[in-house]
Amino acid sequence: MATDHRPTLAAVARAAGVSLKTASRVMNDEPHVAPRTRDRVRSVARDLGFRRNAAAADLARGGSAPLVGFVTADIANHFYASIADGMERALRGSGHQLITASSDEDPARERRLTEALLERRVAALVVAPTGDDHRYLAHEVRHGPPLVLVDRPAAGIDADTVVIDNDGGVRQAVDHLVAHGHRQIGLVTDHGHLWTARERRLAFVRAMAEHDLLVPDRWIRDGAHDAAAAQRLVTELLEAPAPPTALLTSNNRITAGALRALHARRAAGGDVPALVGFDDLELADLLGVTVVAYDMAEIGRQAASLALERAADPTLPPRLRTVATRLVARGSGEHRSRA
Amino acid sequence: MATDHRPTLAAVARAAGVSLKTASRVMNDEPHVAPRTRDRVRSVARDLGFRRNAAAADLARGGSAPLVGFVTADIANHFYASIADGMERALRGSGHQLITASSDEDPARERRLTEALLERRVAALVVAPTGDDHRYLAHEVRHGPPLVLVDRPAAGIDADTVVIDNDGGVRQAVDHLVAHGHRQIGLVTDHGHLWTARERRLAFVRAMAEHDLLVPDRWIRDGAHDAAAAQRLVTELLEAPAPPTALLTSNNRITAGALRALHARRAAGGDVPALVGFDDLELADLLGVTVVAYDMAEIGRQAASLALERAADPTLPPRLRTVATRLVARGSGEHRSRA
DNA sequence: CTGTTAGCGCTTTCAT
DNA sequence: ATGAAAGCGCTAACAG
Repeated sequence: MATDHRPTLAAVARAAGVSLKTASRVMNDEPHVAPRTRDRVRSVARDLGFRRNAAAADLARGGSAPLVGFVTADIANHFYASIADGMERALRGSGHQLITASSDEDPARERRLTEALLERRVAALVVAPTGDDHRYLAHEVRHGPPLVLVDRPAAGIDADTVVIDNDGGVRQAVDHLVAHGHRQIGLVTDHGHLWTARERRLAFVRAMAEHDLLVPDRWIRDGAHDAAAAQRLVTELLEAPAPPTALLTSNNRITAGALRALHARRAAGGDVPALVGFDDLELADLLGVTVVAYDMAEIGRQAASLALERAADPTLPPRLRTVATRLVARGSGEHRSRA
Repeated sequence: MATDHRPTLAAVARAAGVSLKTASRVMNDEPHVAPRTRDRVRSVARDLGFRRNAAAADLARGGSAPLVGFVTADIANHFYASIADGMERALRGSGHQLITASSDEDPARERRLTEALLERRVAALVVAPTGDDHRYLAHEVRHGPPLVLVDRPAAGIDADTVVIDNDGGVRQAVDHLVAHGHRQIGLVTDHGHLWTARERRLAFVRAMAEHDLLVPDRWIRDGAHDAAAAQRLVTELLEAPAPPTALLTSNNRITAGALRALHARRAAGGDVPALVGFDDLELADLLGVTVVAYDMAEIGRQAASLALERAADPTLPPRLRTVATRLVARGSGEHRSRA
């Protein structure tokens, strides 16, 4: 709000002694204006502190705003921040600006924010879904701006989606550990109601089965929603009888917690299992943590390209893009089994 | 764009057999509408997939959009992401949504983005300045929406600002190292044309002087703009004759590079100086890195409160808010001097 | 080269 | 309880 006395284009036109349209031409660098007129209008605009109203311009033009909305679960998480970064850069060429909102993993908030962005008439919408029911977007998928889901698909609608190759990544981790002699591998993962956690868990069991390994339930711990919980669960798991010789942690927060648990254990003279984490971590090279890594920014770039392509051709069928993972061996995953 | 056939309020009104104004009343939950009329309009709106056009509504209302713009240097950097996070949360209560754009440390881009946000009629604007001349905002400071600068002040204008207590933080680091017996302390910092780097460098020399310590130029290395450069500079510094016994690294990227350099040196059997880093790092606890920490999100919260306060009272004089630092000892800064 | 006349989609008065 | 008319700030057709 402030001292809201912004001059309008009409005021500029009046002060410059030209018509509204002429002033409009000048401000939009359109042709057919005499250089002298142009200069006069420009200088008047500057003196008055004129700034065009982009919203009004978009309205008159009848189109959407050159904005792409991004509803994330948590912008402070490196994962989402990198996606935003990749998306932002990919969007620059098309003149779109990114507008980010954080759902805080609250489905109700996610819906509110998504709808607010839609009402803002964004040119495209990217959502990292938290909720479990996105049917309220069904209409938009058919008649709205391009909608792209990242990190996991949305339930109840069939839209463009970008996911990580969870299955492949987990298999790389398991294969790696097995190749280093491990047959007793545990998994620490997030709540089972989260799609990604569920996917990785299923992939884990599947990958183990391919090696003819059966995983007892007590080696699979879920509910590790933050680093502290993960630390606790890992500690418990390792102190229980017959612990696994290796661990797979299913995301960056969990890996961080697990590292703290192992650190404490090592300091106490206990022995420590091999560890592979899903998601790369900052400074993981110094910590010697073996991880399943992938290009986070690539998720954002893919989302941007899906959105731009659909903007150009709304009739495209829904597409699924998968971002590849790769195993980065740094030490923690290469301990041989004690067995 | 897409299949852009969004129904308007007028279409809803027509379909429901009411006037535009009545439909408007319903969509805005205004009183004086018969329950049955209300239900009918609502159901028609739903069937048609109606979404109000927020931009048009703001226009008609004559106010600004409930958006707060944030121009950051790099959203993928944990520092800025945390600021954005703190700001977003602080803004929730007031119904504002954050809209972020990344300048990529390019002053021209920063200016373009800032102006685009202004044209979008944001309710407030927060900028992490990169450029060296912000006089183009002079008019806005007087007549525009609240403008807040974070991380460093802007040159040429006098506006609300949030900074870290650089001087205090550097002094804490120096005092800490001196208390642990160090008298030969080096500084690795970013380019001198960056305000923050300059501030911390000056603070460093000042703090050392207070201990009657003079720092030879060769112990102050600047130009460490990324982790790789920092690693190189630290390696050089330590390999040169008569290296310092302790190091202060002036931001998180530099600390990361320095840690890699020390890691390599230790692996090669060399001895390693004490280290204190400015800015906290993720997993720094596991790496045993002593740092000067502060609440990054607090910068965002302060920025939000400055903006909100000024929105309420534009006549406020420009204010400067300083975020406190604290030293977190974790090992790397507590090596005794070899001397 | 310049201006006039309509709107964009919505919210206001102010009537009824 | 409901509606008609005017207008937010701008652009798009058309004239001249």
